[in-house]
Amino acid sequence: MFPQKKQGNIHVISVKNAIESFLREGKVPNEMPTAIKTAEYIIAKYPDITKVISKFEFPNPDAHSDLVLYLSNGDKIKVNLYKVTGRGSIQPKNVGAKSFISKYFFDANLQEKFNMLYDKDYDQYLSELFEYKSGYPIIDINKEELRKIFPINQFDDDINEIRQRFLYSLRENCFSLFQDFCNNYPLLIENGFKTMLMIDDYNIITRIFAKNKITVEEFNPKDALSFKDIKLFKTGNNTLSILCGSISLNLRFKFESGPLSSVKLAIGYRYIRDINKYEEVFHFRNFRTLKMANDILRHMTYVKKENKSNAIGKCNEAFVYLQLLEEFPNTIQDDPEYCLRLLESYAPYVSPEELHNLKLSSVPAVEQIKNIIKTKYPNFMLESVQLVPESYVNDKLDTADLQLNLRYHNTRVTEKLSLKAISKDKKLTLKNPGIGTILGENFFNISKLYNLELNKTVELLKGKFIQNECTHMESLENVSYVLGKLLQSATQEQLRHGIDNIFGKPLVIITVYNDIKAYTHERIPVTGEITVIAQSPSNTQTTLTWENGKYSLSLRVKFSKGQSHGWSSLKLAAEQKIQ
DNA sequence: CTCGTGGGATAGGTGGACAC
DNA sequence: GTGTCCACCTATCCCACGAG
Repeated sequence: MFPQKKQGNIHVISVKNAIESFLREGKVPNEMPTAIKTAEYIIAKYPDITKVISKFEFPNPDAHSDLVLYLSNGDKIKVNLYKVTGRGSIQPKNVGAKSFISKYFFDANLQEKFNMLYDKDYDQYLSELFEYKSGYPIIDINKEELRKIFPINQFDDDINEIRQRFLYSLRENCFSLFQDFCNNYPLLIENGFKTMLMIDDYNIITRIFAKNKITVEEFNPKDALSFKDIKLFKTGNNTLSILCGSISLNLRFKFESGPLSSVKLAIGYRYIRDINKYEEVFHFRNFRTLKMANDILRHMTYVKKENKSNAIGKCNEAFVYLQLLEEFPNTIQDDPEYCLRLLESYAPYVSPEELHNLKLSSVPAVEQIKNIIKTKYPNFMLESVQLVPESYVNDKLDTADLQLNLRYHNTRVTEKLSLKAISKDKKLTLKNPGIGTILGENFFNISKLYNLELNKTVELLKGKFIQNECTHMESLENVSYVLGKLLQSATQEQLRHGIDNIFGKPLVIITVYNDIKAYTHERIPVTGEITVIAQSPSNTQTTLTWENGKYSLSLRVKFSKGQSHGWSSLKLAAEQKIQ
């Protein structure tokens, strides 16, 4: 079997030879049947060829089209040749990740933006590889260094996970950049689209089937194009799709070969003869997801588990997602599998009646989502939805669970939502930061000295506790006292920063599943003077209030495990009353 | 009702040129 | 000499469908 590239090159030379001997000698040439059929096809279309040259007559063949036909009327026709087995689709181009935007979409600026994000993700990728191989973390390592220490040549299961995270993140970055790009420069999108699909060239696909059956066809998506409407959506883990008219261009991020090879994009396309049918495809897919979700729920058996709170959260995500599909049957699912996997893994740990309540509650939850979006963007269209896998998110403060990609007039916007489920109407836990991080840069960002003081207090108490010199409760109260004192000496800016980050970025939809109710909690920027009330409302809590007590947030110090475990690490419950 | 098969969708992989 | 980019094609999984 010939390696792929050689096979393509031989095809080009054979076709050229076949055309020449048809022209010169007027008889069937001594070439492969695929080349003869292809030559016949080309000559039938262009009977008056005077000369044909191939790309191998140039010093850099890859920069030229496979063949150039010279016609007797002086025209020059550029030809691209493809030979594939069976019905497979061709891959028109294959471009480098760090140059495709500037080269094909003519936006050097955007390329630079993308590359910055790329570099950040790539650093993360390399350090994850290093940690996997060595067992300990590293801050900064480049590819050469890593290659010297660990010449990693192949993907294995663990590296695949790291790779998927990386490629996923590239795709996400690309998607959000391209959303703005589509809004602002649709013409550039159009250009890139045309070059990538070679619509100004004469493209010939030769197919070879079983029993040496050969067909020849043209690839010319020109008629399918209409740039009046560009749709942007994601496919699977690492593909970005741009739909124009009835043809979609797929940009798939992938590695050249091994884990330390370069990253490129494989270009693909999908030709849709009937655009209405295309929507039906998504409609049908959504219908199937809903059906499969029901099947999963019907066939599973309840497994009692001590701590089901994680499972409840995941099931809530899945149900809200499914309810969205129910109400927006034409929307595009970026990943139809993820939601089903969530249900499969977590639904068994939730009791049947709680599951039932969660499901019923997804209706008011979606009602809330619709309301909040409607007030922001009247007449919106939900183009695609996505449940965000949490391990894939780089920004630890970005706790969005659900991403909605909307179309508002002719603008594409993304709204991120965080979904929370609680059994009864009560206090809501926003986050659970560790005691070691609460004063760090992710939250209040107070000086290292203060952080040290807090940690020292914790260490001291841990020692005392182990010596039986103080109780659980006393430890908590003590830490809370110190935390309160430290926060009281923080600046307003630091307090604001901390509260902002505890609230997080997105909108929160709170489902009170035992009451079949849902609330929207939109984050309002913190304004006015923030007051720190130490040891309130109890000795283990510190409360921050602002706007004369209209809003408040309390930080409760607690152990990460139960009392039966003795001393366990300390964390905070950042809690807020629901209004 | 089972089993093979064709097609769609996705993923994987290689050779060559060139810039640094 | 290595990384990057470009061109090109195969492999595999999944599923509907029809023959036996």
